Amino acid sequence: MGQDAAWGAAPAERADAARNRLHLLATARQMLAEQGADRLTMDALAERAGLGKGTVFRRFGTRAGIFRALLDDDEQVFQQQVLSGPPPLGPGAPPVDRLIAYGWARAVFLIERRDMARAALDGSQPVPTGPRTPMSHVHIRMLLGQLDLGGADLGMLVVQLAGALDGPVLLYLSSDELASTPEGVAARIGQAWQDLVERCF
Amino acid sequence: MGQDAAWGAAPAERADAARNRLHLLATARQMLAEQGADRLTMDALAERAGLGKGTVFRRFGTRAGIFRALLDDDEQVFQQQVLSGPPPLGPGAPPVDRLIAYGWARAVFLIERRDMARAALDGSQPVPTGPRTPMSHVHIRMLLGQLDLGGADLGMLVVQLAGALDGPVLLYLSSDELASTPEGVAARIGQAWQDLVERCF
DNA sequence: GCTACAATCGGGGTAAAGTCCGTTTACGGA
DNA sequence: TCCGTAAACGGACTTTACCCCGATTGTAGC
Repeated sequence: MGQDAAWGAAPAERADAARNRLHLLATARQMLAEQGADRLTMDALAERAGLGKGTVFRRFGTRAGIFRALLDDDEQVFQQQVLSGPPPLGPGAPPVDRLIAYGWARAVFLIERRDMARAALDGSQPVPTGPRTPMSHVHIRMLLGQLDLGGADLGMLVVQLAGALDGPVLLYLSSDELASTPEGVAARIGQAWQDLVERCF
Repeated sequence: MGQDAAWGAAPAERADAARNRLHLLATARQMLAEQGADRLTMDALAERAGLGKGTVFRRFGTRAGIFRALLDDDEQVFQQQVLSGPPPLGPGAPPVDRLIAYGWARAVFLIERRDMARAALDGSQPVPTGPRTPMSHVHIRMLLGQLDLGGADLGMLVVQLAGALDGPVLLYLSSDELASTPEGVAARIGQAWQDLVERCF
């Protein structure tokens, strides 16, 4: 077997493509920090990275795709802490405690990256919507799997709980609310999540 | 007091403006049904409605704004059924039963309008984000208010539960999943919601 | 009915997203 | 090391959302 994970896996990214992808992500992150999400245009990104616009679009498909890639990147680091950090977030604590800790951590994570996360939304679906299950879902499902839920629809429950965690930041809370007291909002989300979970499980 | 609801209310919409707004909404709804959300462009809408492009933008501010207006419109009808229909959805049943019934109804409502609802999303915030609280939140809050929740953060709990209901359709489920078995998905969301609520309250 | 004002209308203009295709380049095999 | 191929590159091109401002029109007050 080669490095490909499974049959039908991606046919191995070419070296220059990988280099450019990394370079574009780094440039995008820099521009995001300097100027904010709404000022980040594809043309500007391409120019600042010293690459063609076509390259940017082939890599990320969509403007939202760039922010999604950035977010995925951060989520991977986050997931490391979740999987290998100390309890109760990491392994070793009872599932319910881990679920609660996960909610607190995710709230902080998302609020810190609220601009990125919102810019990653994309009402259209044609190509950009990846069939990849978010890591967040995988983790919640894993924890719920260790609980006794009767005959509940685990798959849908996972998605609903993820919605309870992400919905406030992604959909409902205004940017003003999020910006004026980020830590306060994160704490409220975490606490409300804890109340909800303790009440349910 | 005049027709204005409160101090600082909108200075009364001019008659022609109102007529055009209604006409644009009707035209948009028609185009949405005929060609789908992604083929609905502002130019086409303006032309088909026999109005100028500028008019369309002044009315709705944004492309997403049109879909938001359409959705608001439908939600108002829906809310009527919720407020004055027969129990358990309407008044007369215990709060928990009404909450469960509301989840089922909302799932059906949202799935039937999934394209509209997704197109109404808009990652940007500057102008389009209205400070108006969605009717959905108002209603959930009303029902939760009748329950004993200890010292829980009612406001955030409402938003989280709304996220649990809307998140699947708006954020996570792929368009393919939604399109292939809409009724099935609605039923799963409704059932999972019921399980969650029964477990919590 | 008439007038002054303010809001609406209209459509041309700008900028940014996304597409296309001819050119260039990495990389596996001989 | 060289070659053939498939993938990546680049930037001109098209489409579309959104802005602007002079022309037009509804409405309150007389």
